Parts: sequence; C-alpha cells; structure tokens
Amino acid sequence: MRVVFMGSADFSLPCLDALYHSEHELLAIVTQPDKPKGRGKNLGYTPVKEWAIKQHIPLLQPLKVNDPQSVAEIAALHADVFIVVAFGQILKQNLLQLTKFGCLNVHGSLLPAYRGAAPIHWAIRNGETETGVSIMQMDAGMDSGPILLQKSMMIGENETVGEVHDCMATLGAQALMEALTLLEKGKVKEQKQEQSLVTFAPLLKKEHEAICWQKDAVFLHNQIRGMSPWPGTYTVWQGERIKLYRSLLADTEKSYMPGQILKIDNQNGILVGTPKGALWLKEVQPAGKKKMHAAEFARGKRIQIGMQFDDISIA
RNA sequence: CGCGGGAUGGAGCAGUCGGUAGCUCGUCGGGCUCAUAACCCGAAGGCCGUAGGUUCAAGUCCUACUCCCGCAA
Repeated sequence: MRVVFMGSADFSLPCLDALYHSEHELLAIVTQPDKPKGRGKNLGYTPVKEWAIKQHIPLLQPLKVNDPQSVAEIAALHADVFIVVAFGQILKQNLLQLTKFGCLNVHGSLLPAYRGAAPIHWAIRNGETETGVSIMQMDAGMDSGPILLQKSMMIGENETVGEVHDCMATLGAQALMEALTLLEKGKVKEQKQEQSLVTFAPLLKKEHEAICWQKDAVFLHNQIRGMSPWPGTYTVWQGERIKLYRSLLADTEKSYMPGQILKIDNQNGILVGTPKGALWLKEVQPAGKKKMHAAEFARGKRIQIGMQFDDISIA
C-alpha cells in the first residue's frame, strides 16, 4: 500500500522501521516542526525527523497539518492509507477522509481504556498489571475510532514507563503490520469502542511530578515508576531538588513519619516512611548531577537515619 | 547570548583566611563466624577537567576552554 506516516516521538520508530522493511511504500513522513530544545536554545529535530533524514524519506513539517496548504500537499501524495503514531497534532475530518483505507492509529493502551496523551504513564500510575496496544481507525474524536486489532502485555510490579514503552513500541509495530495486511485483504472486522468503558489518560502536569510523602507507599511507588525515566518525579532534600527514578516497595501497612529516613542500605538504597507503608529509593538524581544509586547519594550528603525529606505538599 | 549547579583516588562527597589533600563506600590482604551483603585489623589507589596567569607557595584567587547535569521550553 502507499503509506503516508505521521509521527514525532521515539514510539513511532519501530513502526517506521517495520514499514520501511515491508512491501508497503513509504511515500512521505509528516512530523512536528523543529522547536527550541535543550539547554541552549537550539532547534531540535524530532526522532522521527532524524530517522527520515537517515533513510532519505521525503519529510513534511507543517505548523498545523489541518491548514489547507498542508492538506493539499498531503493529498497530492495519493496515499492509500495514513498511519499516525505519536504524532502530536489532531487530524481533522478533511484529512481523515482523504484515503481509501482511512487513517490508522497505534495507541498505547487497550482501548477504550486510557484514551489520550499519556496512556502508559497513567496505566502504571494506577497500578495496572496489564496493558497493550490498539490499532484503530481514526475518527474525529480523541482515540475514539473503531478498533481493528489489539495486543496485550503484562506490566511487572517494578517496571517503569521507559521499559513498558520500549516493549510496547515493538508490539505496536507488529500489530500495525498485521492490521495493514488484514486491511489490504479486506479481512478486518472493526469493533466499536464500548462507551461505558472509556477512561482517559490526560497530559501529565507539573504537579504529577512532585512526591508528597503523605501519600501511601504503593501510590508513591507507582507514581515514581509511572514517571520514569520521563518526566521523572522529585522530592526535596534540604532545599535541593532530587529526582527519583526507581523505587522498591518494602512495606505497605505500617505507619511511619512521612518522608523520614528509616534505613540506609548499600543494596536497596534509602528506606523512606509514609503514613501507610515504606519504600526503598534506589535510583535518584540531585539537581545538577547525574543519576546515581540512592546509597551513594546518602553517603555524599551524610544522610542519617531519622532525618526527613522536605514536605512539598501539593493537593 | 533563556536561568542555574558541577568537574578532587573505582563511586558519592569534604577541603575554612592560598601553605603539596581528607571522609563514607568499594577494592585487595588478614581476622572473627556454621555463615554473611554484618563486624574487627591492615593495605593499595589522587598529574585535584584542560591551558594559561597572579604568588615564595594554588584544589583553594584570575582568565579562556572542554565536558556533565538540573530548570525552563
């Protein structure tokens, strides 16, 4: 099939690779415009743009895909199908109805659960043990189109967003290729999403990054791994911001002083108490420093048992 | 020129008013122990990011540069 691919993030890359090595024809790639990025102010390319340059695939970077000029350019390619993976812009009707086979989207959840921008993050934050990918036919709504195919996967109790993300991106690519084949042969049976089961995974906000030691250990553990490695969660130690990347549940019942250091261990790191349970902080990153093992952080800061993390209570 | 932190033995840090470097951990050797990631004794290991400058003397002051990172976007 003649394919136009729209995507921006790392999540898109396995799908691109799969398409590139398939019998389908990759006509062009649409990605987000370059934006100031990083410490300086330099323009940064999306991972998809870098891929496109490397593979010499024609690239479009419309400010808004739905603008008439952009739509015209895309229409001129006469694609059979559009494939949208982590693109970052919403397609309107005039684009969606341009092709014979419509517009397929790879979404990181088992729809209709976790519609929206951050399905993996929210699945982990909520402590889900299973998730998956959905290939769906896009419609005007947000992740609301009929489903062609789904594949599920497990989430381990200590797995982070990064780990699930990578695994899921590969799974998504497989599912996408299968769906394309079915679609081409006319063998898909699209399935409407059950309205009553719809849940949402909204964009992460700043307050989702702050650790509040008043919460219980399970909640915090899910929050930490559900934000790792990006965008990360943070707590504050004597006025200094410390990012947390990996934790381990130690106890889910007993009550402790919120944010108090209970134990320091070379293997597990720093044991911190909450009103309900305690968790080990394993991997941390002080502002301006690299990620390090929590035990090393404790050593450098001369942390003693009984001391406490600062309280940054955010409702 | 967006704001800011940092570069010291393998790791994380300290080093006051400039006088050739210290802590915790790790490593190695030995001891204790049924045993140990626990404990005790001992040892090795550092051109203090690079290049200049000031000085009798610089990790410590000045200048330039390189690299790493947090925020913000």
